Amino acid sequence: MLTERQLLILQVIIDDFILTAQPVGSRSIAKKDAVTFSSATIRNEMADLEEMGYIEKTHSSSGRVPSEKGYRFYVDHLLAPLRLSNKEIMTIREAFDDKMLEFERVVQKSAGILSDLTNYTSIILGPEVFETKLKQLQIVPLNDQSAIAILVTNTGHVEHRAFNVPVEINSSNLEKMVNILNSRLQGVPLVKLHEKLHTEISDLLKTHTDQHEQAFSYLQAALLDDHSTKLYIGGKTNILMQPEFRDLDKVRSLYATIEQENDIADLLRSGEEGINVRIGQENPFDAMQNCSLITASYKLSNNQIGTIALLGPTRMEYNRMFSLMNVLSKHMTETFKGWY
Amino acid sequence: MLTERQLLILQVIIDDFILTAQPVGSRSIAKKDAVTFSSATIRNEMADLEEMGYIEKTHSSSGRVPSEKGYRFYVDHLLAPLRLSNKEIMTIREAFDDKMLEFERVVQKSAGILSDLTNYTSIILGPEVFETKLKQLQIVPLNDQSAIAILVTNTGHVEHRAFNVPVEINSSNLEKMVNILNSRLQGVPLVKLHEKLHTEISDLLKTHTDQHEQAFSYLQAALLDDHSTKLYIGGKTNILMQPEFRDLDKVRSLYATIEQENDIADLLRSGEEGINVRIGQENPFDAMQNCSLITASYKLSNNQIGTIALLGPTRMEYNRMFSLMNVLSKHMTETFKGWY
DNA sequence: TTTAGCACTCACTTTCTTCGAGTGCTAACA
DNA sequence: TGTTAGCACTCGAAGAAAGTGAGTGCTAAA
Repeated sequence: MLTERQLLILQVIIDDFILTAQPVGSRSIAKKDAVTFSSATIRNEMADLEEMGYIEKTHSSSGRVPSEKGYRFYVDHLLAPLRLSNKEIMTIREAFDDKMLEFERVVQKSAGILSDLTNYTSIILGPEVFETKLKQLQIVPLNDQSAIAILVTNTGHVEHRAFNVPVEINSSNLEKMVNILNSRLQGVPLVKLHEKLHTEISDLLKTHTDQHEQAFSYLQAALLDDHSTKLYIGGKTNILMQPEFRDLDKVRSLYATIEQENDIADLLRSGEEGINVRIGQENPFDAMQNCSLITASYKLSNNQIGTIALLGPTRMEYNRMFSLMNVLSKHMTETFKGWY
Repeated sequence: MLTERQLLILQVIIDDFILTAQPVGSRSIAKKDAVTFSSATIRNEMADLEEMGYIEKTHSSSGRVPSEKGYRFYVDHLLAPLRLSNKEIMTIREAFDDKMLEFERVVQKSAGILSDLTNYTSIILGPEVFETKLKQLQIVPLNDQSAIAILVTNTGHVEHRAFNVPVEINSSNLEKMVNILNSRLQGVPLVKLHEKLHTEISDLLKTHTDQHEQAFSYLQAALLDDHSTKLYIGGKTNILMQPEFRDLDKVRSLYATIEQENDIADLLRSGEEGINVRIGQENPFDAMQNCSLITASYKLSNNQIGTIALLGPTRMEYNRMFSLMNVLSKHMTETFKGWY
């Protein structure tokens, strides 16, 4: 168990290191007002803290640097919740002031705010799709050969896809088809669209339209694209600002990792409700060994859960980040409340 | 005027430097098969070429490096059109094989290909919007309070915007409105929508629907967003691969420049039809002083013109780039042919 | 238990050296 | 007259040597 004094010293070391990115020496700790004992005492305590694994030296005569265990302890026990500055609060409030009614917009904007306020990289994961249901299908003919299929979901999400209309299909046939599809598919979850199309609708279409084969396959191609959950990333280039990423190779491999959207999405999904932190090695990817990932969940009205995340070096301003993400996720949840 | 031999030497220097990014010395030039004279002769010729401003030294005893004037001359007079490799040709062809029918898709994909094949950053500018006309409006009610307005243009572009439906407006009113709007606005250029709404439609709506004011302002907000031309950027992180961007500050300022989308769009627009190159100082932005920007135009069926561009260091593989962009812009033009 | 004092360590910086690729110039050669 | 061999010279890059200072651990005294 750590003594009061050790806690204090650990706190000072981590706070200082987060601020300066420089190893912290005993003398500079002794200078703090809150610290009443001498540098020699601090050295002794630091030796103990190091033995317990909370801090490390970069070389034998260097100051101390928090270890991952140290950060973990800091996050779990030492975090003093920080009051956000007025400016920060205002920025967020203003952003949510102009009533946004589309999920994408809200999320885009949130990602932007988050990365701007933090100088880290923000990643936002939309909610799972399986609850999303088809609201309406529309087909807008552009000309003789092509038309646009538009799909609207109950969440207000719009997808569209242009497709070729084979000459054999006339517009009345097309209209019929859309009517049938709408009457039968409204309310069907997107993920089940494919199945449903195959089992039920196929027959129905056959009886009502000529050239069902063609029409069917074209529509299918147009509508069954991928409805996979999207990742919204903001401030990708903020990574370059961090001194721990002076090394271009590291930047490159981190970028490569981030570009594996599916893996990242899985990672974000794997957090529990509320705020989570993954520090260094706790992250599954090699390129993220020097990074921390903070995730927070937000809720949609149907109790589905999405995730916002911040990616930065392990030396992160955890307390400010916690407050920010808390406020932001609350704003998001609030915004989405009663939407569908 | 340059002699044959000087041309050869200049060519070798630039080709070599483009390949290796290292200053080129007289000995390494003398080793080339095409070069039959000694390094001393080459040194004399190089002194002349330097005097004329085509090449430079990085320091008093270094090999030579092409100057911007050198690159300009190279691009204007020495460029041997390169046959693309089969792999490159196949990559492009395959990408365009699966019939894409949406502008965005084609452009996205093109930007992706271009940056992947080149390791530079690709930027694609859509065509001007003033020819784009409204094809159809649709309103899909989501629930009592909100609905989605969908706007389809003759180019197959789809925009949508959710908006609040005030309780006073019932769905039959909404429907009426949409009908009126559609009948009067079809074929109207997007840029004139605003004006038209004000002058003609406003009155019409008044006579046909109650609560016209409300409805009107809501729809307006929903539909008249910004239809500005979008920029599609691919391979932004490729910049990090180039040895001339080892310096993070340069990268940062270049990124900052690229993020000024309007400026970049203007820059792309300013090129003439066909392929253009801007080398170093020929670019208007400070951060692009060490960069070259190659632009090429593609055509839409209505003879509107869009631009694809490649951003890289002045030490660019110009000949390969020219061939690639030629092929790509042709593919794009071909794809768009007869679309609307 | 705390602290002053001191020897020691080691990254960083600066200075100096060495090395070699490359130059320009000169003189001889075809 | 144009070309080339030869040679002294330049200068960056890489490495070695020396100095600096922030930091440590240990010891002994308060």
